[in-house]
Amino acid sequence: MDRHGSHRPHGPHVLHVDMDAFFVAVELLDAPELVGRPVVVGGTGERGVVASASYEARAYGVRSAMPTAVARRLCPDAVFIGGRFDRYSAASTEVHEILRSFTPLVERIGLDEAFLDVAGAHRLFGDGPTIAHAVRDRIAGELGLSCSVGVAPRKLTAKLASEAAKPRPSPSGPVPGPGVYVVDEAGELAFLHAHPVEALWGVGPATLRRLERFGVKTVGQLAELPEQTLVGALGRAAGQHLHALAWARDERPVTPERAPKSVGHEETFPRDLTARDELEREVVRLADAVADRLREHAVAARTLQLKVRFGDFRTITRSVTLEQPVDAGPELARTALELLAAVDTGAGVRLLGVSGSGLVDGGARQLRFEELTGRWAGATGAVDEIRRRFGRDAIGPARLAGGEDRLRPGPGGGARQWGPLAEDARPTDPGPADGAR
DNA sequence: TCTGGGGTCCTACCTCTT
DNA sequence: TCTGAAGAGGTAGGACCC
Repeated sequence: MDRHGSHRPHGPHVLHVDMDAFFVAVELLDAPELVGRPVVVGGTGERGVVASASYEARAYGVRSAMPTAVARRLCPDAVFIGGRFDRYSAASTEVHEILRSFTPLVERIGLDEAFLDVAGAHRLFGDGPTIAHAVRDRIAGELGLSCSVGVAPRKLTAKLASEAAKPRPSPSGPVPGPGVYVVDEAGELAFLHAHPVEALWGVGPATLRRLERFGVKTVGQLAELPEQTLVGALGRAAGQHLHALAWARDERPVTPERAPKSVGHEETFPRDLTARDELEREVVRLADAVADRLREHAVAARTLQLKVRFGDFRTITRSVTLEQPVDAGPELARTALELLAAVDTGAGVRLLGVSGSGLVDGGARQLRFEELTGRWAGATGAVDEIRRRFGRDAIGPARLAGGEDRLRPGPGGGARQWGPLAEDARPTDPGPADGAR
């Protein structure tokens, strides 16, 4: 029996598998001549940001989420690649299959990370550290990709441990990390308390600023603060949550499958849009893409949200909850256009987003009058079938036909890249925009 | 430096109902 | 009939994650 009053297998049994510079690593599989060079994957337009950087590029200070323009300044010799979501997604699935061969308890976090609970796999594959090494070996041997694995008694520390296992950038080239880093129950608090407080899940720039007012810089210092002080500073949920994490109280289980709670698409434009018809066309396109994805998941949305980011980065959202959940493009578009109509867009719009939440099972959705009378009856099904056979861009709302955006790679389309295309790189004819490759 | 796109979760405020 | 409290649900915004 451990200090939480529950029976756990002997030794740490939660693994955090984190792929090393994943998107770049996948690109290097297809372009081995770039190995050893600074490579950056991300939006290549003027408003793009970095999604992944090779360790050679990181040595110049390039980091993910950094504006591409800054990355170019820091490392002008780097190779910039627009990114291929579908390719990374396929590679991620291959990684996932290997992980699932060790245990069904695999929780995916994005494309390049996963938690594994191997408590039940000890008899077949050995203890946590043994499985961690086996996972690394198989991913490297079968896929040619490298990952770092943290092994610890719970998710919180397993994630920090995988960070400690990672390679480090240096001016003379990447310095290999241990690859596998193990934290056992006895050493867990000391390991945790030595970390900077922003290493905790849930501490971003805003929370960090508040904590610094209390002179808190490390998790150990955070743990010394009374819980009530934290609740006063951060609110009840965040305060209690962080206090628990600082004492390694993290009982979140590894959860293999979670149903999506919202589905959305948003897009930053290469230049701010002011023309009303342009904005309306973009909203229709985004709504159509969201509808597509809702039907893919066999769900319908009760609440629709429109997001508008203006040229000065001020961001507003407008939402409406409908009596009946929707999953058809025309209905989503109509509702989103109504929300847009109430927004003053005179200042210029940098980004538009459409999302649906309050998701209900699509089969449980009540048929609307229009569907019963045949207006959309069969239409969405036919659209889905055409797109399944000929691709997403094979058919779209009539409103989009004839415009400059006709048949441009849409959200969720195979050629999606990070961030807006450069203004002069916007495709005017069918075919994928393949970034900087 | 100037900020993508996919999400989740939380908080504050408002309205409506009991 | 009026009023306040409490709870539920909707709306908007913010913080955070990969």
